[in-house]
Amino acid sequence: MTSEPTRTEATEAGDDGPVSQTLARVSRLHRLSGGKLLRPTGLCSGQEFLMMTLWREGSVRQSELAKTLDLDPSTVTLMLRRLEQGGHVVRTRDPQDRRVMLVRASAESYALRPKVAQVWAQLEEHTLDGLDDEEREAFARILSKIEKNLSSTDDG
Amino acid sequence: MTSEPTRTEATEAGDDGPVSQTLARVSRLHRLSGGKLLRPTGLCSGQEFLMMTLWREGSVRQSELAKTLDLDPSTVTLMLRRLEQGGHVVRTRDPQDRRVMLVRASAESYALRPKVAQVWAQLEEHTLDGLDDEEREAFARILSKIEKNLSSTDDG
DNA sequence: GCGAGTTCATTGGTCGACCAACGAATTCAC
DNA sequence: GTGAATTCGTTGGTCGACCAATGAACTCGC
Repeated sequence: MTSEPTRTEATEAGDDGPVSQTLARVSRLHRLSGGKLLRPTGLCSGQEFLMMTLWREGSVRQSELAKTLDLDPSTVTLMLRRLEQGGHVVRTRDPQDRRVMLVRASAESYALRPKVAQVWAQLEEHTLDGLDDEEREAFARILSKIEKNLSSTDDG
Repeated sequence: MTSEPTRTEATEAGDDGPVSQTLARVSRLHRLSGGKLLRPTGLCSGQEFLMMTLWREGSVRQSELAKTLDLDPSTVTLMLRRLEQGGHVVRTRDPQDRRVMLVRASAESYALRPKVAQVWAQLEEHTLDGLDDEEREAFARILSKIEKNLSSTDDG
């Protein structure tokens, strides 16, 4: 009665259980780790993504931001509200199209940019510590494939 | 030792940017995908982890559950409240130690077990679709290493 | 036996993230 | 130009997840 849950029949490799499970654990740890490193900057986990986009892109529409980050519009709304209150971003209405909110990083926020970059480098190093070049390359490649797989879920 | 954060130039393979970033995206997609598959069962993303633990372990202390799932106690409290309201789990006070809450899967919940298992298999397949055995093995192995890396963050 | 510390769970607060529903602005059709 | 779709952002509701602090129960020391 012990069932046999994942039986893809080819599960011989180090069985930490299904990869999905490990992936979930790893991503949580990764996020947590990133959050801790990020805290000194005053940003929360996830916000750095948004800020990096703004730093790179300049002034962008909110809808564009949501698309770029692949986030729900409502998520972006809320994140931006916090970030605006924190003085990290500036939101203005597009005079051309009054529906649109144009978002850009505040001048002060640019002081965070190198810190965030450093945190990311640190996280990257911590994540990939002990992996040789070959493994890193393989991991990046496979992860990329998986991303494509999951992107094409498109619920329909 | 500063500077030159990610581009160690040895990162020639498909540069989707730092792996951390891809990992974050993938994990989000993965979670989303799992959530969608899970919805018909009435469970939310993350809850299936907990249920599977209960199904496997039987009756466990809440603290034990938190440790097993590597979650914050408060997170578990809230999850269990929802799950209890949904009739998926039963919580009882340990008469031996009245601090302790003993948690077990409800009888009805066992009907979900095979469905959840199926969802997991489905997710697994969708995630790893198009990867050959070697890649799957490599991915599992590397992921495992990364998990160890991130686990040892132990902030102090 | 009584107080100090520890363990356990809960509460309150914050944030990310989703979906569904809505109102406001714009575009498209006629 | 008026009305119907569409786009854009917001709001409300729900859930996962964290931290910090609190209260309840137990354990240990004396």
